[in-house]
Amino acid sequence: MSSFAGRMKEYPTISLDRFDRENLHARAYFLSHCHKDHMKGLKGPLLKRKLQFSRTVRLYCSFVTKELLLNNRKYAFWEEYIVPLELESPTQISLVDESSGESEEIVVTLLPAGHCPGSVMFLFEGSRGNVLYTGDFRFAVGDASRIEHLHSGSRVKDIQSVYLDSTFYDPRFYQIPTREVCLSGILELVGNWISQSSYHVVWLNCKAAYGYEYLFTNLGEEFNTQIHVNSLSMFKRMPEILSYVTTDRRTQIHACRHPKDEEYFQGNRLPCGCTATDGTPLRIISIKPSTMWFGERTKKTNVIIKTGASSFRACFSFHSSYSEIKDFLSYLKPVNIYPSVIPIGRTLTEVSQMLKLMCRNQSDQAAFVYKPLGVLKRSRVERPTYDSDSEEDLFDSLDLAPVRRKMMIQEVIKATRQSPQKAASSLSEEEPLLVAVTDTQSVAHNYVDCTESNDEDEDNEREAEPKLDVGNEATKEKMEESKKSNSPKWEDFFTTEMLSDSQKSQSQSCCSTTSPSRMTGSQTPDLFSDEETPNNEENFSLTLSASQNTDLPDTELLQPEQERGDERTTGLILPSEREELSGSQASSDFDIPCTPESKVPQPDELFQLYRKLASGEEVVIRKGSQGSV
DNA sequence: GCGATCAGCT
DNA sequence: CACAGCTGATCGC
Repeated sequence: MSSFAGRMKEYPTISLDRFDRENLHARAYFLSHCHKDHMKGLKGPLLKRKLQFSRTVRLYCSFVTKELLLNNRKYAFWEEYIVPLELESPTQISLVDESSGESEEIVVTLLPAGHCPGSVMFLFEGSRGNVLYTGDFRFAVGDASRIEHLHSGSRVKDIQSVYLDSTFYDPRFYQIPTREVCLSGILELVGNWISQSSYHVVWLNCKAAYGYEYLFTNLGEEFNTQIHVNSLSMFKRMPEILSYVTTDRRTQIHACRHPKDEEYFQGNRLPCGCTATDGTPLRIISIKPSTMWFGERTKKTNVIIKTGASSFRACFSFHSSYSEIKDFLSYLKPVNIYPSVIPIGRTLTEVSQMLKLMCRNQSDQAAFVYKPLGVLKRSRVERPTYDSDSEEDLFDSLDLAPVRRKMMIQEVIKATRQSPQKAASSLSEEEPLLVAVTDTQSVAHNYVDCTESNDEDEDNEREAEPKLDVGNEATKEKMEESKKSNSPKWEDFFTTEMLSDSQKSQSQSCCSTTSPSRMTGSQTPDLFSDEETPNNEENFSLTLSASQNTDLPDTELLQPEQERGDERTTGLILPSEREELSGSQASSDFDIPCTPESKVPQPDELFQLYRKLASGEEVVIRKGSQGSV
């Protein structure tokens, strides 16, 4: 849970994710995502009154966060004070002191955070330096290198401070299986169950919070069905989610909730009370998404655990693991890192001390480390700028000349100052929305509503409109509506890492035309490639790359390579142990250089090399050997 | 009656 | 396997 007080040292006139106490006096508000622990004070009457007397104070967030926030009537009064911002579009904001008229300019960029729909990080660039507020986030290893706005040309931007989601910044949480691995396990479990008969149903025991939607979309896609949920209203303008959820109970996958749902399940009932028409009892299993973590040297990473006769836990995390956070920080090398969460059993002092090891001044002092097997392959072009000769090339590598960059920002500012609604509508016109109707009829006939419907709580966070419990027809209608209305862009919902491969390709094709693939309902998505089982060469590459740092950090081109903080504290990890790491932490982002006369290193050679490095011996570079600089 | 806070629960 | 949020009790205004 976030314990961030709401303000950053560098820019104390803005408040983020906290809206009470001193934050009442902020000149601008920022909401990273729509979870309650980041919304403290947001519905307060004091804040409401302040807004009524202010001409300049606004709340900035993503389009999706705005949509989710306004879906809850307690926050409806924000409507006229919210300014939704596009992802990855630098926007200049004037921070005005309304009593003195004094003003400060700041440029903010929203970066997708992979935590829940609409979740973003905020990158602030202004007179006090570049500051990154991460909100809550789940990044895989290597993700930071793929975010263009964290770069300036081929270099990583100079980040003064990171305000960090440190939920799992603790070696206990060394690794958490990746989204893909977790999803794969869940798909297998669900598939094995619901394929047995149409009476076999699954209840996804999800908590009352946003963040499971990508699970629903992937399950819906894989099994060509929709997931039963309590309400659709929050997704009414998000067709990419809407098409995979339904209020029609006649489906084999449920994520519905009820105050006594656990009790219901013990009595072999779904939270919605759905049963089979012919009286045949349903065969229900429950799957509870929970965070599972594994130690540094744990090989086994079972993502599904059976907890009862028909109960399972499935690995699922909204937050980055320790090693993912370390990868993120060692890439950015900020001057300061401030935790916004203290992991259970830790103190602020402990966490701050651990984070100091990841700060720039610490890593500058790190010892020399050899790089015998080449460098990380980055999706960003990572070569010195003097390699680029054409301007087009410069643009491709995002090495924007300052003037052009400024022009881009100006354009965005202009666009943003126009009505946000207009911005949204132009979006949905330019990019035809992806809409498809999945077929649940094949399983539908077996089910009938045998119980009265659940009473919906007046103040239920996720309801805001009359019930629409009429199944596919209603869904189709809503989807048609959403095509016409100003829907947020699909990119706002998920980062691409959260989408299945087929969704990725659709998202590309939908830029020019509506993809027909899901219309047919016949496509079998190729969800998982072999990426999770790297071959031996990749293992070697991973093994050694793990002890080197990222390539070419700014201003450090001629500095010695750095040693990773974890190895400084835990001792050097030998290749044989590294190989024990799960593929979940591996990546296909490694490249073995094509050096003439080179050969693939053998494990025993590597072992010897590491022993030498560990004992501080000099490593002699010989022709054909693996030692190199 | 409303809001803040905490314990307990999942 | 520890996140996010609900319910209910208590207290103060």
